[in-house]
Amino acid sequence: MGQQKTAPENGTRESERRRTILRAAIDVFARKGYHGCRIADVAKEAGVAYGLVYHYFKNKDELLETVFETGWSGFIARARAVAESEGPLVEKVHRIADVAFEAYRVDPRAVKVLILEIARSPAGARINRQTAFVDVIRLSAQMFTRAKEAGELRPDVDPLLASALLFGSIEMGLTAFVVGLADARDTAMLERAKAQIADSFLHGVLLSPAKEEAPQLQDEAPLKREKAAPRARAPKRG
Amino acid sequence: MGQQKTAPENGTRESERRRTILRAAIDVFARKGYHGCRIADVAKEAGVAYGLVYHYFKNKDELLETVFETGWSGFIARARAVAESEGPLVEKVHRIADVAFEAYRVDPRAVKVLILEIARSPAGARINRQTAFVDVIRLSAQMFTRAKEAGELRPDVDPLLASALLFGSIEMGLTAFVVGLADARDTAMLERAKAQIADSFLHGVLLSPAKEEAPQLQDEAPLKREKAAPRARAPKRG
DNA sequence: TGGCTGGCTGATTCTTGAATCAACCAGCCG
DNA sequence: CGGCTGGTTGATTCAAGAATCAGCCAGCCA
Repeated sequence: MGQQKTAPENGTRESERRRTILRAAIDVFARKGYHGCRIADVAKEAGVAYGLVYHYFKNKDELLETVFETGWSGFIARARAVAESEGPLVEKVHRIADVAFEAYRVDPRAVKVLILEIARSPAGARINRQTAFVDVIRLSAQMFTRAKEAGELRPDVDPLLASALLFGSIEMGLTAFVVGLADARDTAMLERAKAQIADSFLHGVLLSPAKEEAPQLQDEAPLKREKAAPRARAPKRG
Repeated sequence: MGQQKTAPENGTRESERRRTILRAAIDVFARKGYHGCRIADVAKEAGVAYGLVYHYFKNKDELLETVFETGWSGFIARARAVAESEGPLVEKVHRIADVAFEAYRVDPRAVKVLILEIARSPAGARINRQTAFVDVIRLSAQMFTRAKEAGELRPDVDPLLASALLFGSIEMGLTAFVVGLADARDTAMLERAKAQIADSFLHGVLLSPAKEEAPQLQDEAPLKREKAAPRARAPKRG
């Protein structure tokens, strides 16, 4: 975007302050929502003077926009890498789910903001939001198109829609955690959810008669359990 | 004065004004978003004086809340009816998709507001939003639990998550239209999308070797076509 | 030491838009 | 007819909070 702007990110010291503020913004946005918070809140959270926020960011919008770009660009880059890589579709789908859930594991707040404040919302800002959003869908739609040509997909499946469904599943799966429907504490659960999303998407949820190829069919352990006996440690994606 | 209520909906004449305003609110919200519009916009859209909005609604929040309740209660009632009915899971899933897409067909704007402004957004109001949202998930989770007991579900599928995925798919499918990724004009497309969502959810997207039971496997016609040569009229699922 | 620079401060100003309210205008009843 | 009622009007009031700006202070160079 336009340089000559607000943020001199050349050095490293200055950036530190800037990052502090950005971090605070993410946390506050996650807690109270973009519209529900004041710049003052962000400043306070960052332990910084009100005015300084405006020293580093042109305005409130730019703040959100930056949060968006920071978080989203990382995600989309990884997603693109997967989508454009070689290999069987099954694997790619799993890896995309990996990317999303890993992002959540690393920084749930940021993901929350991305999901709750940015992904939707027709509103205001010039932000690409929708554009960006649409981009991923298109991106993975291409992946599905190629997979279809390779005969990996059922012939009656539309790539674009399949793409929407995959991300819809992932997003809603994450939302379940974000919203507290499922307990986000337990890493094992996240791991299970991730696997299940990919599997369900690929194989469906039905108990179909023939299922020789379905991968991990360990019997279910409930998604939301009491206090989680200290058992399964997540495989840590290795 | 002091009729401690805002809306006297006993008669029918008064209600008409009220409904005009509500309608306008939906349209404006859909166009500019809740936060992006002023009460003045709603009033203008309704062709009504600014103050009148406050005669029928306590405040802006109540306006949104009403939009929400109006739209959502209808949807959830139908969804519940389906979820609690008797019959095979396959059919129920299809019918739930029906309900959602029918709602969209009847009033896309309202659905847009529901999806974009209400389902997410931690924001302000006391509205149940999340609660309500969570309710549907729980509701259908029960449906899946029962289906699982009846042996209709793969044993490794978590009902709660399955529920989230179903609605995630539906929502994202609709979002594709809302956002303009897919062309919402063509009824046939909506019909196809609807069927595909349910099918993908149930059977997965993979071209699995054994597929004797998969229902409608007509080969795909693209979701987004040019001007739609006047050919395939949707089978209307009968 | 003294003056200069630039990150930093936070009270002050300015804007926006929600909410109020006094007056208006039918129709209606006595 | 004249006064009452209740829907309707829109200018006015008011609060919230975004954005500004006049300076402060720490470090640095002369």
